[in-house]
Amino acid sequence: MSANKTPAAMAAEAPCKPRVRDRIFETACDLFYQQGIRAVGVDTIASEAGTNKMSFYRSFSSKDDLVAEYLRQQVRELWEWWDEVVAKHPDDARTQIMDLFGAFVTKNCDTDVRGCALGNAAVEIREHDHPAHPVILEYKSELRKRWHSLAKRTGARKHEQLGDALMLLQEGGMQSRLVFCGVSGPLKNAAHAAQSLIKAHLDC
Amino acid sequence: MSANKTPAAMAAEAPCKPRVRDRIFETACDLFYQQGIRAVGVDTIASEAGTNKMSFYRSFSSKDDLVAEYLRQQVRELWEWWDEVVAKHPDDARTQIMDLFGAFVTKNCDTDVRGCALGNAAVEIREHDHPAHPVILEYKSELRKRWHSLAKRTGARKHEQLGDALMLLQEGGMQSRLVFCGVSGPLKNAAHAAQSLIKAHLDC
DNA sequence: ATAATTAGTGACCGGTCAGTAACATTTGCA
DNA sequence: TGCAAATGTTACTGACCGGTCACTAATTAT
Repeated sequence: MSANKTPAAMAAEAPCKPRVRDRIFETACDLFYQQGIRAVGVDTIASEAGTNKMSFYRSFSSKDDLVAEYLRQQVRELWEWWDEVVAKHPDDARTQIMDLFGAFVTKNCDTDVRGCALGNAAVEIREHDHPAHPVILEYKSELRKRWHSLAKRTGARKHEQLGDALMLLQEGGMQSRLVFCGVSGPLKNAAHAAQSLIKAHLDC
Repeated sequence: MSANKTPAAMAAEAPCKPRVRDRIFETACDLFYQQGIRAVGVDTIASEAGTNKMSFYRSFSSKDDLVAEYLRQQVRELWEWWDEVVAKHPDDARTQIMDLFGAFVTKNCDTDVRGCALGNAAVEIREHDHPAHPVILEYKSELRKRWHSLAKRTGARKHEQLGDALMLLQEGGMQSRLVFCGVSGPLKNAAHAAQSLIKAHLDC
């Protein structure tokens, strides 16, 4: 291995990814989310992506690292979704919250939704030295911060209470999706609950 | 195998359990809850219980069956706890709810709490033919029924909305315990949130 | 004391896990 | 065309998985 890499080698590992890596990654994300992290082996991922284990290890240093990257991707998509919803009414925190819950319930109607990828990972991965651990922790902390900030901007006096309550509703809604199909579960009343909570914190 | 069992054989498999089985079961419950179901093998369970795999399989037909039994035990303990809390004010649904949330938050202060055993199992076990699957489903359904019933007895008009909202708070609180330590997470405001929701559904 | 039950031991089965080595093939580019 | 990088193939390691075997030692009841 020379210190100065050839142009081709640089192109290969830099932004321009081949396509095998992408296929593997996409497949892995699907399988991890649908069947769980521990339930899916690298052999399964590779063959499901139309390749083999060797190509897998040419793109990823280990399964644990892939898991961490899977979760980072989920985080990216989640914030992207959040920012999109919130951007519609930049100056109206109350509407932003209700829009979030509306979009949240809608999104979770799909039958192939299996709760929160990060929350599920927290259940499956208990080892503190796992590369995915900080990703999960950082996500949930940021999520809480956002709920707090949103609650504060509604003008609620006890905004921390309100923020936590809203977060609990969301987390509970995701969790319930693993046993109740579609919107048949308590999730369907999440928006109403959020509405009630906001009202309760703004009146009186 | 004769149809008429000897007295000793009957005593062995009937209520009077030896003690190895109990040790194994107790150990398994602890390990499953603390480290996760898929993360714990039968070898680990057996040796941690001070015995070996063969003794394990003399008491349990398979790991999956043990898992189902573990969850059934959790369900028993959970309802026992619930009934105990609720029994204090049999005719005051509103107080019952607040007592449930109070006890719920208190119980989840312990550092070794790892969320809801049933909820966690739902994340780890996605196979519909797993013996634990019906246990999880039945528990969550019964839980929702109880919240609905409790909400109805408060006199709330939209009692189904209220019941679902309370359930979401509880589920969210459990889920959050896997990433936030002690009561540092949003769980600590679960009781306040429940209070606000009840008020909102009873006033106006 | 003796016979039946219960518990412990260690080896083993087939299968799967994550991860690697060596080599063959295809592809893209100049 | 020719070279190099990207990908495919096969076989392998060592550890662990759930589960079973044959056999021995300790209990226990009669």
